[in-house]
Amino acid sequence: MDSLGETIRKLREEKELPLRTVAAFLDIDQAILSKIERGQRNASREQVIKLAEFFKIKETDMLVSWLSDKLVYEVADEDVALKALQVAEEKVKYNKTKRK
Amino acid sequence: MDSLGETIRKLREEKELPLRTVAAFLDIDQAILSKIERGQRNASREQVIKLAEFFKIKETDMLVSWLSDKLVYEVADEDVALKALQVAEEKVKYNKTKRK
DNA sequence: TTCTATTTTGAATGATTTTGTCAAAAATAC
DNA sequence: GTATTTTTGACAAAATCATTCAAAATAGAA
Repeated sequence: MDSLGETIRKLREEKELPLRTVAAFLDIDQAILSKIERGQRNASREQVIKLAEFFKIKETDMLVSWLSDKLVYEVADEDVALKALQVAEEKVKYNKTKRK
Repeated sequence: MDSLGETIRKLREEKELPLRTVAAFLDIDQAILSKIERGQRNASREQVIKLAEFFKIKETDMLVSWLSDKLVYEVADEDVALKALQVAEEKVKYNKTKRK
């Protein structure tokens, strides 16, 4: 149940790379990457895609991890978090059938 | 599968009230309420709570409707929308058990 | 149709949030 | 100890979001 940040930190440490190297590939300051890894900042969609490329992870897997993190953040400290997620699922399913 | 906006519009029209009346209760411009009802703007948490009070709807029900709308908006036009919602659910459940 | 009330729209403004840069401090490795 | 890496926070720029306001559009009544 890792967040995107935890995932990429593990990947980076496995390869024993400094923040600098990955940050350079993403074309961002290493401070930002540090914050992303530790969940203090959100990665952008483009950054997620580049991270998938860099670490050779399936792009959709990365995107799911990233999007779900954002959703968790959005419902954090709401009592109705779970219920809202379930209703949102229903709505998305419903919209899919509705859309011609 | 109504959005919050559709719900409160129906409630308001049932009672045959103008935007003005409800907007006054919420202490906002009627233009904003019009946009909220039509999904062009997001209501704030406080506005949702006042709406529940005004229409005598259970507050948590209103909050679920509102939060789930926001979630749907967040994942809109992502292919991985459903998957992300499901993973987010897992994460929320997991965090619940983890938190002492 | 005209008159009136209501609703919607969009431009302008302000506030808030996000995003990134930078340098110094802290931590870690050597 | 020094060197390297990581973290932190202050700051600025950019983007996003909320709100106000007035005019335009719509709907309903007479």
